Amino acid sequence: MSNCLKIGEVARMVTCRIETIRYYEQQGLLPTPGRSEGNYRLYGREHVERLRFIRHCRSLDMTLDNVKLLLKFRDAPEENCGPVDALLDEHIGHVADRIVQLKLLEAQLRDLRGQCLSAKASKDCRILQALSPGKER
Amino acid sequence: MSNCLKIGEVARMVTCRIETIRYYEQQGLLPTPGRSEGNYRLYGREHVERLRFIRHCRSLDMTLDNVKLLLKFRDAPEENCGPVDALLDEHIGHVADRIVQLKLLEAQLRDLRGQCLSAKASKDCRILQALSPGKER
DNA sequence: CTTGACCCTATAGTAGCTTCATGGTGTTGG
DNA sequence: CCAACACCATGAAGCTACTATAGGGTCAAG
Repeated sequence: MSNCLKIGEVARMVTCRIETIRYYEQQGLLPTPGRSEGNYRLYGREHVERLRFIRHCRSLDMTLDNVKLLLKFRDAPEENCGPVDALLDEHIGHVADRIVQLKLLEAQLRDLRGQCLSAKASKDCRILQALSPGKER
Repeated sequence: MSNCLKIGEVARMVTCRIETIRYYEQQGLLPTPGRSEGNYRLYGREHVERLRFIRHCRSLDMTLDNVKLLLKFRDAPEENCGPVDALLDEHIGHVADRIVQLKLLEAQLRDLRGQCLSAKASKDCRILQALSPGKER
């Protein structure tokens, strides 16, 4: 076996924090590694690959639950991958929705910002006024 | 005094949950209201206005810390409102950044999705393959 | 006098980690 | 030989902005 990597080395290889690795183990995304005499976790190549898979998914903003599901399919090569496609479609939908929302938000914020273009007394600040419904007029 | 509204009525007026109102009080965004004989919180018009202000800010995705700051300026009419403008500029920056990020993300996800257009065995799924760096080729 | 709608407090849970407190392991230098 | 230092271990708390839950009190109507 090539289970010889300490957690710090693995963390450096996949550029994530040691605590995050332990957290993934605790959450059941990473199998419990072997231990050294001194009770240090010892990882092998398959752990590193699995971690990279997880981090890649996370960099795509997937939830850990979704990553768990993807790992299940990764672990079952004969299973039909339809749900993987569906998961991705749904995730794309979420991201697209969020973009629309944020664009609307940005427009609102810029509009608000346009109301007070120079510093003045708060009582005259149009931004604060605009944020206070019922105090309009 | 017009301190006569119970928390449920206020919640209905500003369309937020009762628990949220208590939470804001606990977090120091809403002054502690008076109490009835039966120990019920009693709110007046100024509480409702403040709550609407808070909810408006939150609908613009501001953090509670930022809302706290804005409330400070709302409470100090003679203060110069420059920091308000700055806060808003920064917030707009965050939102704009996030939009850029999410657009990149969406493109990546669509690209990934394009790799597996029909359900098949997981071991042949290009999506799972693409998510597994080191297992390429 | 009981039912039901409403209110109270305190505590725990959510997501995905990060930080902290406290202590063991292992290697190197004086 | 031992101290210093880097590294590792565990368990618990902290972060945001709430939401939910447990276990109880208040109040008006029937």
